[in-house]
Amino acid sequence: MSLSIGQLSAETGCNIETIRYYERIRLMNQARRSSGNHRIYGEPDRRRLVFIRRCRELGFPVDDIRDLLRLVDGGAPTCAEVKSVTENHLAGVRRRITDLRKMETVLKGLVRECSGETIPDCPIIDTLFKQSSIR
Amino acid sequence: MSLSIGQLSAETGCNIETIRYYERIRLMNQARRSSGNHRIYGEPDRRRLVFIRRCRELGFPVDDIRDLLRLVDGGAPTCAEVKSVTENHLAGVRRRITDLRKMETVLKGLVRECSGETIPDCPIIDTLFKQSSIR
DNA sequence: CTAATACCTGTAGCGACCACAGGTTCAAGG
DNA sequence: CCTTGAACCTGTGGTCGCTACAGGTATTAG
Repeated sequence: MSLSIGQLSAETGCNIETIRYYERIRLMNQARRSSGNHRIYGEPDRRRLVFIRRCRELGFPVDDIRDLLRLVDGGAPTCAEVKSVTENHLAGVRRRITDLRKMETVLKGLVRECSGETIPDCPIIDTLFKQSSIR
Repeated sequence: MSLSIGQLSAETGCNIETIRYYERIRLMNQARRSSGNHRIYGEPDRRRLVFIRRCRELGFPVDDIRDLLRLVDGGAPTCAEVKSVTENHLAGVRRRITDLRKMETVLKGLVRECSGETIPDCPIIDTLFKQSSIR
């Protein structure tokens, strides 16, 4: 039972151009081809693509996914490595949340100080002209 | 009292290449030039660059900054518009925080389920093979 | 006057795609 | 069997906000 790239796209929700892109950067294996050079996919390809999309949804960068796939492909004693990749990524996600929360706090403050009326000195603009201090 | 690009960079903490980039994309005005074609900056340029960097620290995209600068340059009745740009950006930041928190929750779950020992079926990998559901 | 440093322009790369253009193949209907 | 239109192919260029060269010119300190 085989799939065209369009069918694979429909089943996984992954853009066709993106599937070809994944092949180019070697996340997906080189697809089998029909006599007329169209890509043909099987169930293992579908599973692999779902895996990749799921990782991307969780924000794993492509290099991490490559590592994870290598471990998956390799088979055996990999659980600790998988966990470590995941933990590192989690730490990164937490850093980004922290950064964004700092931004949120400052922006909230700016909006609160500003009446929105047309007054000569806008407190938002005034504050933005003052040199940093976020970190 | 004028500054070379290197001095401006040192004073603002903004990379030299980035300053030239801002000029290219018209965030910064075309700089005055010395006889030997070196850029010369004045105090208004310094203030403008500080403003830009501050906005970037707060995550404003360049197009927003362009809007804000236009309002600043324009002068008068702009406070409501400034507030609206800021509020829109704040909403975007909050969306990103929400997304990242969802990721964090799932990743935390993955890490918790995995002992890190070398067992045949890694729970992280197993879960990643299952089709999404984040949204 | 020389040497070191600072500056100049222009181009290419990053990550993770998306969107063409211009050509080929496939599948269904007549 | 033939036509038509959809689906596919490759290759390239754009996105965003920088950063990093390469290869050349200007300035400045000694």
